[in-house]
Amino acid sequence: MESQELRNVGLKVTTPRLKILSLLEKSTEKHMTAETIYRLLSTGGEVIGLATVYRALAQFEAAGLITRHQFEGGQTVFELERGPHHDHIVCVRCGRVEEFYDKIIEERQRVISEKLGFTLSDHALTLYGECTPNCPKSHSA
Amino acid sequence: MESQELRNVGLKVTTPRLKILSLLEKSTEKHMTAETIYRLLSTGGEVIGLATVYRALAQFEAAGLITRHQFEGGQTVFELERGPHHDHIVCVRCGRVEEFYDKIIEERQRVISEKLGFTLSDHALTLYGECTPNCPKSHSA
DNA sequence: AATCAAATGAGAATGACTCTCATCATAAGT
DNA sequence: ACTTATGATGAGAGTCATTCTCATTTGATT
Repeated sequence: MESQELRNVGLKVTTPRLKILSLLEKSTEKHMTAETIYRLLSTGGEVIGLATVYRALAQFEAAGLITRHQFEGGQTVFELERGPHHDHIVCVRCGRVEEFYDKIIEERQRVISEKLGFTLSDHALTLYGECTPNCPKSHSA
Repeated sequence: MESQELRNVGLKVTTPRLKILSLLEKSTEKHMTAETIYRLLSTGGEVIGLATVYRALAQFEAAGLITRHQFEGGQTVFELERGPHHDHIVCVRCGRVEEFYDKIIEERQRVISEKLGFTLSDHALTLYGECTPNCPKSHSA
């Protein structure tokens, strides 16, 4: 039950929050914009405000339930925090997103921030490229 | 003379473009938002439109004269392309930006994208943290 | 069931950026 | 240098994502 997840992080259990959380859990698409979530729920017959979606996502992020990614080109997507940390590679043509994790890079980041006197709290690494030579040009998340 | 730089990249030499370019070259602050550039020039008595600043920056970026960085929190900054490539570490409290370059990370990125079948065209790596335990809370670029 | 703080939806407001368009300046040709 | 046409400019309107405001509703606690 998603209710427990909400209680665990100190958030009141409400209908909109449950709807959003369960959509994120069920959806095949791992990375969704606030708009997309709003649209999917609305199309599904739910009555929900866009502001509520943004509010809930911000809270989920603060609680560590989801992660926010700001890719170039202005698209901001949210992703359920399931497994361990990972970074992304985004196709600049079709928008496809793949994930990867590299121990060596993670390690280097720690070393670098330490050397510069920073207390590392977060990082954003995104690679951009073309996924295949004949990649389908458009894509909607 | 900055005029030559503009001609080299096929851009017409105009007053606003020269002003922006020379501000970027003279300023001690390496990373500036479009707003900041606009404000600095306006305060300096120049008559320039904000739209012109955005247009020029986009053209400079396309021409490879400057680089655009989208840091978290929505701030987009521009930086003159001087030396070789580097990444950034940003203080989440005061906004201070330091630069670094790590051969190993760069290398790993190539390997990873190759393994995933992508043709790497760009990447964005930004670390976030606190620069010192007693960091001055605010900062304006 | 009663209470009250917190959450919600709707729409207004904001902020960053882009577009439109009438005017103006630069580079090319004379 | 002078003219011209092409491209650039400034001002303000427009757009898009996100946040705020506020009257109303809901959920947790009693």
